[in-house]
Amino acid sequence: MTTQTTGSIQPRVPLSRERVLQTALELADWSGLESLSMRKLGQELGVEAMALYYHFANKEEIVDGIVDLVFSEIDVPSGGGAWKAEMRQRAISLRDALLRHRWAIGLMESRRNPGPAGLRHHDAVIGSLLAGGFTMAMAAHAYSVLDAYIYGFALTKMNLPFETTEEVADVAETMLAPFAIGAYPNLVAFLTEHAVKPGYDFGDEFEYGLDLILDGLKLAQGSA
Amino acid sequence: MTTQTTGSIQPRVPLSRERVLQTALELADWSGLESLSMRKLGQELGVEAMALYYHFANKEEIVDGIVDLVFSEIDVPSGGGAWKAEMRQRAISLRDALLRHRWAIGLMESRRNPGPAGLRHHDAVIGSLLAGGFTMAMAAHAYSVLDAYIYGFALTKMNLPFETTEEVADVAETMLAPFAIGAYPNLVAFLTEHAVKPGYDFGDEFEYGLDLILDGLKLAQGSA
DNA sequence: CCCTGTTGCTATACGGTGTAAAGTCGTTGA
DNA sequence: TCAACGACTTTACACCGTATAGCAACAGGG
Repeated sequence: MTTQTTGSIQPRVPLSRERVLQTALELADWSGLESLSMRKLGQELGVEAMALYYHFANKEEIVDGIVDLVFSEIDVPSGGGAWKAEMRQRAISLRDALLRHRWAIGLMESRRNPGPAGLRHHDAVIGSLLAGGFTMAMAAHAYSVLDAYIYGFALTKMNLPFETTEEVADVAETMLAPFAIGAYPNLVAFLTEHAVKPGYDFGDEFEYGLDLILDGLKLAQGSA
Repeated sequence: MTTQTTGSIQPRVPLSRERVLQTALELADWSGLESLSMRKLGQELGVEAMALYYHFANKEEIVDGIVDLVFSEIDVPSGGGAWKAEMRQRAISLRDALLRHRWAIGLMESRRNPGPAGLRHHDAVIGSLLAGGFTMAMAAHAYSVLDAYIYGFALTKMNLPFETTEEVADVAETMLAPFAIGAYPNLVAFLTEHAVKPGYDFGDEFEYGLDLILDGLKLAQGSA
């Protein structure tokens, strides 16, 4: 039990936004966003749920806070002019952050109340592209396609219900079991001839698509 | 009130999976996924919530059902060999379906129990790429990057809290208001010099990135 | 015709959620 | 010493998904 008895020796340090957010982040990492409830979070802090409302207006504000904590973990480009390398590093750093905090996928992109780390991130990305010689219009294109790809990859690949190739085979079988044999020949061929082969890793797809997009952007920039 | 009195003239037609799913889809379209509750859905059908459990094991099964309804609205490639045009049309059709059913973003990609329409969709996409001359490995790359981009675009752009350029200006101002002037110069420049200009439409970004990716895939296929 | 299942739905209940409103301490300043 | 304030607790409400049990209508067979 994390709850402390009343007669504890500890002089009972009061809550703070930082301590609440840190604990909320750990709770979400550990057991998912759906079990980040005000009551559980309070319990983890040795406090009743309603105590949190003294420090935060509502749960949304807590979620805003931990999303900004995730943003603060992402490498921010320096704006030195080497836009392609900087964008590549940012993409991988963002992907890794989303891997560490899977609950954040779907929460980071379109928040109404971005925190300082999120704003700094956006600012640095635009700065890197402009320093790399992009026009404002091209920078908008580039940022749009890159973010769509990175978050989309996280959305479509990192939540898949399997990690190993054996699990792929398992899931594929139970998914297709209710249907007639031969109903989906291409899908079956893809799964049996490719996805279940040892050495195949969905994660590897990320850098392929990333480089395809970065090369395309370089081409477009040169011809502008 | 949608509830009908006991003495109604109607002979009271029993529920069916189809009728429930159709109503659930309309309810989600109309007022969002968060207000698609068993009780509200039952009320809409003139029935108590628990009646739904006679036809569906749980809510998850209903969500699976309406997701497959959305898949059934998407144009499926014919596999005639013109992969680039077919992939372009599918992408736009998928984007449009996600626009009609915004609640579906985040639900369609990694479901454990895909329905027949979803499976048929995946099958046809792989078939189109193979018919277009892609190797299985290249088809996997292509499908991965395309889906990541399409769903990611939907995720990052279609949930933004504004539609018109005036709303952009409004939201940008309230977002940046709590912070020091000059803290985010590039972001401010982007917003004031580009995003709020009349004629700028986030929606237009979609086809730019889509064609960039399709061109990149064509290049990669040729050199394979 | 009655009786017996079965089908389709209702009633009630339980444990969970976010949060509004009011109450209760301990510390602090005058 | 007393009042005020800060930090937290208590209680309550409306909502959620769903387990369990009961009830009404209809079906088929004797």
